[in-house]
Amino acid sequence: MPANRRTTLKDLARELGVSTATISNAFNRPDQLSPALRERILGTAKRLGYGGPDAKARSLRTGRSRIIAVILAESLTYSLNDAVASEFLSGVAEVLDNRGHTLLLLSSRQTQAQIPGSASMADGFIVYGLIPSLALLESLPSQSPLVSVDFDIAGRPTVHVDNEAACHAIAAHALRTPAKRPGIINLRLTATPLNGRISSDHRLLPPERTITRSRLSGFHRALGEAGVDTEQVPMWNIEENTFEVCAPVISEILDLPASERPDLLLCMSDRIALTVVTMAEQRGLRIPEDLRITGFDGIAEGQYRAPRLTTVRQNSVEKGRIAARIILGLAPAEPSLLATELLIADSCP
Amino acid sequence: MPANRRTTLKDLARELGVSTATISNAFNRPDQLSPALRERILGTAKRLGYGGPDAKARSLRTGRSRIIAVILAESLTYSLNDAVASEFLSGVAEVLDNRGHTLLLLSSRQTQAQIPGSASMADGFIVYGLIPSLALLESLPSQSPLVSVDFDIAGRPTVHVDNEAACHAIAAHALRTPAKRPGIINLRLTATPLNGRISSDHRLLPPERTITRSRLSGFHRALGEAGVDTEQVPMWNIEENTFEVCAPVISEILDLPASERPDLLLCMSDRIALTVVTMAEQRGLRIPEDLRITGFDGIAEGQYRAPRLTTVRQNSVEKGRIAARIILGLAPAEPSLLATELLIADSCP
DNA sequence: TCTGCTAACTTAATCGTTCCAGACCCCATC
DNA sequence: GATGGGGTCTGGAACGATTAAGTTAGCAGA
Repeated sequence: MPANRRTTLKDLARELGVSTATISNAFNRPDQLSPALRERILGTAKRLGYGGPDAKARSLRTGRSRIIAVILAESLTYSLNDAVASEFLSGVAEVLDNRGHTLLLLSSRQTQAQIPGSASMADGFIVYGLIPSLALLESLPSQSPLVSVDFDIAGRPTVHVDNEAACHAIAAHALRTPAKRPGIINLRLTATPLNGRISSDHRLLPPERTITRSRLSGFHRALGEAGVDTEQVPMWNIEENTFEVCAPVISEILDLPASERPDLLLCMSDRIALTVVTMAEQRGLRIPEDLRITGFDGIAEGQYRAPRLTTVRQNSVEKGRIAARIILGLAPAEPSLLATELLIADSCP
Repeated sequence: MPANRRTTLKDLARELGVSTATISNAFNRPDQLSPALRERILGTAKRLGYGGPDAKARSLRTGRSRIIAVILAESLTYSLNDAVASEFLSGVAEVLDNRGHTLLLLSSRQTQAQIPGSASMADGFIVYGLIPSLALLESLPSQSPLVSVDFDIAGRPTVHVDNEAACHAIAAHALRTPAKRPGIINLRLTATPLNGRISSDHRLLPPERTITRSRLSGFHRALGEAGVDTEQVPMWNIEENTFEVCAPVISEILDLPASERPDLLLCMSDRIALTVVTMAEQRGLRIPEDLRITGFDGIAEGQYRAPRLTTVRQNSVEKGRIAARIILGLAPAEPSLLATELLIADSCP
């Protein structure tokens, strides 16, 4: 026996003169053996440097790995820096942690149509956000539990919020004070990537390909009800919810001649809205007098400093918790619709 | 054979009348069999819904799981929302991704002295930040590769920056303009948790228990060189690098009578420094005229809006990349010291 | 004394691969 | 025609556990 081989359950059994089954029971089912023997086993285990049953072997034998994979639509770099995704993940992690499971993080990179082999040992998959490639979904073990978040996969449970209703609500609130020139800043709405003004030439992604399409519907419905011709409402598109990508588009908007510059901007994320706030202040615009701004998500950062953001709060942490509970079988595997909350603050009172 | 059992390599072999070894080779070593047979195997595999060798079985047989675990000192909730930790993770993820490995996320919860069993199947461990419990480190498989980040574990490779030198540099820069009342806002420096002013009664954590101790040394050395009596420099402590925890302490500082209020604040993180900026502005203080502020980390958010932060930039993404490379054996398992860069901007020109 | 039951262990099959050590065949070379 | 060497493919022993089913001993109850 090679000296550097790690100690196994079998070594322990030989050393103690008991069967491997008993050792296994000592670690997994204390009621199956006498306390005295169990003590002896645990003691010898420590002495021999045996750290408990090998996780790889156990997972093969039992068929379960106690690992749950979260597949993020965006790159890890982006997702980890996005407040909403981070909150979601921490909700997932909280539940998993409490049940002795661990979190495997994957991002769906456009370039690859398969998850890495190692990920397929996960006991379940949480797919967060719309995955670029359907092939990737098909590469997942077909009988593993799977829950989608913020989009639908036929026949699978999903966790989401009513984006249309929430956006209708916030826009309706905003429009109680009439706006001369309302505008909308969208997130990933056009069929081809675009950062800037959306003209009538641009095709939009179909509703099943982007969550923001239903946000737009909500905005439009409220605008229509307020007697605004939605065709006349200017729209801009932003591809990635980061400061760097938002900033140039927002410059373009705020640097319009005053007669064309919107006095109300409905934004599809708090990140966008906050960037608008910052850049508007730099230009000496008064909020909300010169420009009213609404966001979406309800991230903490939006409430730190004045003007606090008027926005729709969605509970991303809870979303994560629910997704995790469904995957672990602690909650029924059925669609779950979370409530949203209108948060009315300084940026659009 | 039960109908719902998942297809295995053996089933495929039987179906095709070849040995399991050949099937295995078809998936793992294409050069070991004729292209024609390989095609036939892959075709039948698809037809039978066989998605390739089972990851659990493979990991048992080969002894490697292609999973790397990252153990975070703080809770996942905190870490995922902290820009520095997020950047670090994205660096790790980038390298792992490219080499077909996946990322298992763990946080060292104070309450538990063991990692969850499932995590022990990881091929290597990256320990980020000072772990509260040593027992946890001991529970890791002793022969697995391990690299520590931002702190030392005897006999293990580590990735870090020279905190003392970096803090000396930024403080020395700041003090080229004399400060009447310099102050220091520390991060997790006291032996017992404290949010507020540090008095001479408080014991500090020993240097081996906190990275910020060496940051403080750097500050003190520069202050000494500038002829300041470091004993007289007021210090505050903050336990967690979040807005919520920082804010009350910073209020306390900024609301001091003008004659006692610092005119230079050396902060141990950008998060702290940015909160100071925000709260100082709210109080009508001019930056840098009334108050100069330095940070540490160089997070992107610090450069978004005026006044941009004077800080030490450390490349957290690169830290992650290097840690990952060491763990994967792509870089030698030796301590790695990353350079930092002084970023001089508006908050302390 | 016999029966039956329980507590405490053991036996041995099994999980799905990987990979070493051959075996076989075909073809080129001497 | 014998020899040797690739190129292909096979057999079967691990890998390190879990667990259903079986064994034994001890003891209570009739």
